[in-house]
Amino acid sequence: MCGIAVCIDMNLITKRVKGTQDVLPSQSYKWQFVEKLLSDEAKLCGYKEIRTPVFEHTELFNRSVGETTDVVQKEMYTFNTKGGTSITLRPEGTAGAARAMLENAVYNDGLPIKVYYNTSCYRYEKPQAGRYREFHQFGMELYGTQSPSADADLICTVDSMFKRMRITDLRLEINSIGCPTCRAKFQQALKDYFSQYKDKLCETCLSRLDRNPMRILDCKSPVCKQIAEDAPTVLDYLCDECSLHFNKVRELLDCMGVKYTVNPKIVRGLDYYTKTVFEFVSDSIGAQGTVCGGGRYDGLVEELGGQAMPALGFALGMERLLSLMEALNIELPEPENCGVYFIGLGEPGQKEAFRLTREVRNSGIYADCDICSRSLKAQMKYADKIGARFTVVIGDDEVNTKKAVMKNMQTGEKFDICLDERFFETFTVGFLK
RNA sequence: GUGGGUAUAGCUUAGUUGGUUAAAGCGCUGGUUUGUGGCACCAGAGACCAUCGGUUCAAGUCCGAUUACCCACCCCA
Repeated sequence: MCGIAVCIDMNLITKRVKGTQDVLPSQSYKWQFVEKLLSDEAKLCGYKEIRTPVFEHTELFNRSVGETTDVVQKEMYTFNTKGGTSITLRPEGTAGAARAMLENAVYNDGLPIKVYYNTSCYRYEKPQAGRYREFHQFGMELYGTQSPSADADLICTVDSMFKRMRITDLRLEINSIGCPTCRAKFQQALKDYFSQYKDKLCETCLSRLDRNPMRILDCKSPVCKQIAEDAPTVLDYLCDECSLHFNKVRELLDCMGVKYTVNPKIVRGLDYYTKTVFEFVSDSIGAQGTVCGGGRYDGLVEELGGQAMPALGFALGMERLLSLMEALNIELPEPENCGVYFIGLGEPGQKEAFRLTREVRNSGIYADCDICSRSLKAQMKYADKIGARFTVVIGDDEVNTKKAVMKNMQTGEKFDICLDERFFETFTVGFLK
């Protein structure tokens, strides 16, 4: 032990940071399966992957997510570089994608722009079920179309992703929060309404009254809930254009057979949302039940300094999705087991097992051999444990005669194989049987 | 930031009204006559009982604090 180690709290070395998770070897296949399913579906819809840095200039998030939001005010991992610039680990995926699109003038490739991403995000929150400080979002972004068919198409895409995963437990809730013009009117109406009950509202709602009155609609306190019953509804304040847009979205969803409920209480916590907003919500994974959330953000690109460009998108919480699949007992295809395990005995046998393993691997089959110098018995045991379909024992005899026996581990059947140039021929006969 | 719950081996847990050397299952490693796995049997490794302090002749057990984890509020995916 070196002297320094004594002074260090070993928990700092052997414990993961609060709010982070390890995806262990026995679990990673689930992530891979879901990631592939999502990106495959995105590709089918014409989306291409975009990868942006984990960190960005802090100003980007301040501007896009919104200075007054909780995310910006208290949840960002912000720090100064040695050069003195303020950097922030991305708290969500939309801002980075929008920035990259603008910076690289991707719109010159033609509109609409369709991108998807699958990235880690960081928020300094108190962890609980479905909420981590490092979490993963799969998201899709669509730029350059104001048509309601884009909204419907996007929602429909998410819907079909969940259907592909055989998830039935989610309900789709949609709403429109209008454009800045009609939303301002609505917010004023809310303020006027709730101001009458200033003495009854809970403390948090009182603070929300100025900051974000729409949040009061969502409060769980019974008193606030009661008051909110008769509060003005967004949908009554939508301007003609927003109203028409929302109706068209609904019409298209109906037409596609996508089931949803209109929930006028859905509010997004990020400033950039306009018009259509939606959530896919579950009751099976605890209090943080929103597995996927998204909507339209027509003002975002302009807000970031680009030419006005309508946009929309969604983000899907990977941890929540996986935990939902777990809760619903949805079985995912497990990784392929070892095809053949070569048991090497003695120096020449080990060498030959080593060579054959490589050869089989080169042909695209999962093969393995001993790298621990274990006994025959231990190697057999190990082969069984990793679910090897076949084993081949290779010792001095096999090396000398260039012949070996391949055993089917399930049936116990045995086949003769040659280790010379006829290896593949003889190996394949048994292997495919 | 505010609450509630939990803390014994890698995992799941037992541990009596405080009383010898803290127990089991699973898992892990090895063995059961020389070159064929699973099953069974045997053996081994593995726990400063989260940490610090207090009460007591005596604390895994009672009390307090701290820390970590889990859950909820808040907020969001």
